[in-house]
Amino acid sequence: MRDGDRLKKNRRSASSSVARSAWPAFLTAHAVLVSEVERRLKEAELPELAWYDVLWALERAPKRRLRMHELADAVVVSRSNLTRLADRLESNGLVSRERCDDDRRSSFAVLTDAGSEMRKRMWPVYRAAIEELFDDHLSADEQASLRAVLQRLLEAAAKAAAPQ
Amino acid sequence: MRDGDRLKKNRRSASSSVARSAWPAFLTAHAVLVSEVERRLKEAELPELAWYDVLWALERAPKRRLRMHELADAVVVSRSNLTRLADRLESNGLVSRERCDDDRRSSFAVLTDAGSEMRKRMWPVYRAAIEELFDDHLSADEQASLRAVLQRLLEAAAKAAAPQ
DNA sequence: TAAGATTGATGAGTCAATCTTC
DNA sequence: GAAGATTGACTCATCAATCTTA
Repeated sequence: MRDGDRLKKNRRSASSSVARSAWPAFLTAHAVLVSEVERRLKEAELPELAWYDVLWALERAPKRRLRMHELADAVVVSRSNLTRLADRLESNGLVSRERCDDDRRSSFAVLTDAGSEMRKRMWPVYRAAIEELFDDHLSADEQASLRAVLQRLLEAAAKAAAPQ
Repeated sequence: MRDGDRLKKNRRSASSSVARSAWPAFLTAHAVLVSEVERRLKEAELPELAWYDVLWALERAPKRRLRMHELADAVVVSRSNLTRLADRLESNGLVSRERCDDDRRSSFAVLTDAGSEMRKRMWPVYRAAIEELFDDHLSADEQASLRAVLQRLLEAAAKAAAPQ
């Protein structure tokens, strides 16, 4: 059997003081959904999700470029990891680097046309997966309240992580 | 909740955009929350979250043991990755392996006393993080409906991933 | 001295191939 | 042949140290 066949079950069943917490379900749902999305991208011979994130962040940015640390924040990835990720994207021609004139310590990651094309090729597959695995099972109300809840958690975490 | 929210009911994100989808927030929230949990475990000089998952799965299991493939399903990890993970746990004395008599292809991962101790040391730190980052920001109702939603997604994904 | 980014070394994850047992 | 688990080779992630510019 290949390792691709996996992540299909949920055996979590909380049993103590977090018995009513949605946290275990949150972790499991994320793992299962993301791995299924990744499976579909791979099946379509497309790059992984992290690449999409970077390409999309650059696409939205002014002049299709971001400083490396801005990009790292945008895609929620560590600095050194992003350097390596950008290396791979660059060697595949999807991103290029440019010097930053006002602050020469910094460098820009710039989306290339090929990068933009790749994102457009990935999107239908990614969108279909999101719809089929996520959106189709939630009402508009549920989407809205889920977003609100997640947003709240995100803001709280930002405070908790950087108190000073 | 505002009254306007009640008017837009039952609208599945029918044809179009994922503009209202909670999916991006779902990905970001997971990344931020998990990395903060990992940061706290590391700060307390404790093993990473994946270790906790394995130790806890074994703790709950009959005779504190599971076959490798059962364990892989329980913690939502690929087979070969679990072999490596179990290797590390074993070399740290937290888990041991035993032959399985009824099916000698299979092997058990068994929780050691040291493993049980380690889980007990991790739990207060982990629990505090879950509470502070997650539970404290959700009402009981929100926890319940969040769990229900995530559970639904999980079941749908199981079907989508294994259609036959 | 600190911020921005990168690198080298090392640890962890993944895929395909393998071994054993059913 | 197929299931259960592991291994080898490779890719990717992470940490501390480094280089450059502010």
